Amino acid sequence: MSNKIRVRFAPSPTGYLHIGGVRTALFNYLFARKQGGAFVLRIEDTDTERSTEESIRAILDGMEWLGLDYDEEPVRQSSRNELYQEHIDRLLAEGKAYPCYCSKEELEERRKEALKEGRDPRYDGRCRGGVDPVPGREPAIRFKAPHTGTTVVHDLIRGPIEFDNSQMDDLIIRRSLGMQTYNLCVVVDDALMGMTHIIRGDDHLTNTPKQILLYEALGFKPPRYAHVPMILGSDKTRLSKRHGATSIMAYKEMGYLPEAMLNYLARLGWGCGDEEIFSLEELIEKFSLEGINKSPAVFNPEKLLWLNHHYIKNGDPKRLARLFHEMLVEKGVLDVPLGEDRQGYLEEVVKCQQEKRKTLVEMVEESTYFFRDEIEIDEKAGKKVLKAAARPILEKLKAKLSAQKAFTEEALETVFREIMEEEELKLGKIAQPLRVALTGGTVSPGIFELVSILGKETVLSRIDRAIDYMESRPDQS
RNA sequence: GGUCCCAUCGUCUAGUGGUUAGGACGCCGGCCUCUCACGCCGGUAACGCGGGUUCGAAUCCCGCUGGGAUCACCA
Repeated sequence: MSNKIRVRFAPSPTGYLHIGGVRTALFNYLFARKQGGAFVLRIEDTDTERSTEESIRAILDGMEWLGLDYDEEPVRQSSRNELYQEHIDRLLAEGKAYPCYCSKEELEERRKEALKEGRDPRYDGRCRGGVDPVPGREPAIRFKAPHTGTTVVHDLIRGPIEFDNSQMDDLIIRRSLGMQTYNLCVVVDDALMGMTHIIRGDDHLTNTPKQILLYEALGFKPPRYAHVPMILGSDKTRLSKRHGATSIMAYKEMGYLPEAMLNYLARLGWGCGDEEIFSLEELIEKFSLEGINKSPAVFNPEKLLWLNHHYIKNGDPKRLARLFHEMLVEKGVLDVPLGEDRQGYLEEVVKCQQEKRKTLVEMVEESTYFFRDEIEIDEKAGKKVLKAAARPILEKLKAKLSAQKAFTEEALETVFREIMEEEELKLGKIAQPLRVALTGGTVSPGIFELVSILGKETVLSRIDRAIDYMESRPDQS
């Protein structure tokens, strides 16, 4: 086998793809790409009760959305039964594993009792020395773990960590129902798939010595380990739904860009001097396991939002227009997708919004007036801005703009300057009423951009409607 | 409870014996301005505690405290 680096991301398909999982996937990916090694995906679905096809789909979708491409076909543990069994048979034959006839219920009972009496809730080893088969009962298979000596995990992030083997439990490697368990499968797979480095969450740290022991019993050389610290919520407990969205796809739905997600997650627990902004390419170039921090990191939605804004602000309008379009349909602002001929329009809207909107969803919500025939004038905005004094301004605007052929920003600016001079008004006095007439609210892109993008026909008809609105609703002041 | 891990601004971090402890997010002020933003300028704020080691500790050692993880026929 070659000595090339090989790493894997090994999620269990028992729910959506969690952002913590995404970060460990990212670290594995970056490490592999940086080292010119392979990054593979392995679905750990040995728990048939909890694994679902839907969850597998979610994992694949998430990886695709983020652009974390893996090498080779994903491996599914559920299809590698015989392989695991062979190794269990070998352990059995060599006396390194043994059948255990204790039932699940009995074990549970003993655990509770031990806990109650303040003893360690570990397996008492009653079948370890060999027992007669219990008729009508399928045994589970346990690993006969050594109980003396120590096992050292040489962690690439934390250094050597020593575990006393007397703490080691005889873990079950095959269920009585037949399916093998996690610790056995991970070891067999990682060994046979030639994994050189295991980069995973530090919630796995304490079962690493068990796995090393299993490697040794099986005659395999253990890989190198790097346990990355967990992501915590604002209250410093493990990040969960209580802290807000934790599904990666929920962020897609909220209008986040994959590059913002990747950048944020990479910086969470990893740093490179004073830099904050990293493209995927830069991350690959600069990533190192040594740069990963030892302490857990609190997930900070504000900073993620800032990064997302950064990427929207600086993103390619063409690409953004495509994502924006999808979101417009998603959010029901558009009943049917716009045709090819409207791509330019979409892009114009994106260009005038990208600097001020932090998510695609926000961009959609603040751009509805670009896509509706009828706009509704906001109560407060109308009352505040469309007062009697605004009437002549709108009339004047209507007259001037009707006569105006070119609706370029430059030409419009000239028209507005003229009005300003003739009426002796500051731009704000003209722009605000028009803004409300055109958008229904007091907030929008710059007035010249807005008028230019909306176009003559729409602008004139909205001015008319605003005038009607003022007539039907004479103000008191 | 046993075992293991961790500890710099509110948060993410830089810092590896000698720094006015740096940057970023957030927050607060100002400037810019047709609204909202962007941008720019400035400000706020940290080495958990106690012992050592050393001429000198955020940095090294020990203890404490605090937080986290894990102890399944889950992964």
